[in-house]
Amino acid sequence: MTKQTENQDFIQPILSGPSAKLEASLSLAIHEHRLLPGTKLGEDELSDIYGVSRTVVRTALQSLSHSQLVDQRRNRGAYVSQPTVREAKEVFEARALLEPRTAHSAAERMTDEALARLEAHIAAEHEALEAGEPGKALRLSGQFHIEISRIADQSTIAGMVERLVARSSLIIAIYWKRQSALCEKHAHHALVDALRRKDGKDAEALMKSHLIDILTALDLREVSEPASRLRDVLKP
Amino acid sequence: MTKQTENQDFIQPILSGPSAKLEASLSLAIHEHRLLPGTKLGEDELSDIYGVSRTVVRTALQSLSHSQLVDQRRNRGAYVSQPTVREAKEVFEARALLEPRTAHSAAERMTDEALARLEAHIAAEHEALEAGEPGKALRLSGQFHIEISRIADQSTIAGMVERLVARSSLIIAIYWKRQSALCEKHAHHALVDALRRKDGKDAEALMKSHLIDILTALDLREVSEPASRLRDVLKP
DNA sequence: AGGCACTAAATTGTATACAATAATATATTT
DNA sequence: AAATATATTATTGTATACAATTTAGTGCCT
Repeated sequence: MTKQTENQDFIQPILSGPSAKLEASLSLAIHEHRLLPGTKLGEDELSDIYGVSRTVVRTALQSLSHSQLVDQRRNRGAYVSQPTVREAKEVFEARALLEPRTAHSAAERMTDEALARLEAHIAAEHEALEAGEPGKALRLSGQFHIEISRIADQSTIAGMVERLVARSSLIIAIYWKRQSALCEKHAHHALVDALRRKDGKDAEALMKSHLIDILTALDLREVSEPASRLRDVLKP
Repeated sequence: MTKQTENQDFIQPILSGPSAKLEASLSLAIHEHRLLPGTKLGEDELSDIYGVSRTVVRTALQSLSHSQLVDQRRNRGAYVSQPTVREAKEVFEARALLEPRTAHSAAERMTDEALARLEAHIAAEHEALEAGEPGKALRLSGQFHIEISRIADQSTIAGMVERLVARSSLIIAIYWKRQSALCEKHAHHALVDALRRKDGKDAEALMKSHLIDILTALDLREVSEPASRLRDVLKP
């Protein structure tokens, strides 16, 4: 029953073959916070682990780099991206621009089948949380947003939302406040209710405030990077 | 004076080195309609022309594939993308969602320096049109939109607009009506006026109607693909 | 002559080898 | 002993070689 919600297939697949598998595997690990921002993704290491040549590793890393999940620096290697405070704000600005209107459209196009998918998503999310798998729960909660944009039947916008949700996962990994519990359950439930009623206005408003809630739960105070500032502080 | 408007640098560069050069060169050719949708981009051919190995050609093609300017099909090669009617509509839906609000923000953040850049752009665009270089003019007119989103100081959104503008160039190559003259000059001028006055409301409205104008100048009636339908038509 | 099967050529996918660059360790000097 | 310079090692970038797949060409059969 959760079979549908398990496989996270991309909206517009670019890669195929072994590099696609590797990309999906890395993407999953990043989304579930098993690979944290800043982690080095060495080419030889990955080719050893997955039993493929560096050629396919490189292809996968490039793809992740385009999704902005990975940061590639010439002659220096690939690292899981560390979005800055500025980038974090920008990502949620973009989401605020896209997702509420998209939720509105989704409400108008709602079908029984789509509703079932969303409810299965919420159930799986809840299940993962109960089972003590917060990483999986977080990934599913991101997929919930993507699912809504899919229902709106605008694959271009859905693709953009997918990218933004992916980056949001990195942002949450870095900036999430410990004290505020990740309680998207109610917000997502309310959204599904509005969608079920095909109440576009309500869905739009709920999505808008939901995104603000997430943003509010982040600690986005500017922090000086450890390495660079130390010298300035100690010099005089 | 047009030096600034000549180099089309990307908002978030992924590639570097020779593959970046090749990507830029191909991207430019596609934007200027020297490479038309459907054109095959053979790896050996490109590696011959540019004097680099297939490795770097592949890297560049993958990058273009992520920008959706190129369509890569496994074991079959890379082709300049041919957006469908559906995709064309989606791209302009997305632009309608992003660009008017972005123009509004741009108006509020307008500086003298930014204004000068925009006016230089329009001048270069006009110049290219006079010089009988419609491809170049089209590319510059696309860059004008990207420039506005840059002024809004939201690089994430600017990146999305960049991708959408790129796809729009393909869409125009396929679906532009011959009869309607590509006369963005007035629209762009009006936009700059509004921005100069820091009139966000007006800039937003102008951008909105400008995008509708472009969409209206497209012939998006569903057309059967030549190869596949022929058989159905001739059979009975 | 038209359609089918098989063979040969061309093209893409993957692995490996070599080159260039960056990181690290060692030696040398002050 | 600290700092710089040099040599070594590790890692990434690029080119090439081989494998797999698709496309085309040829001959055969109905």
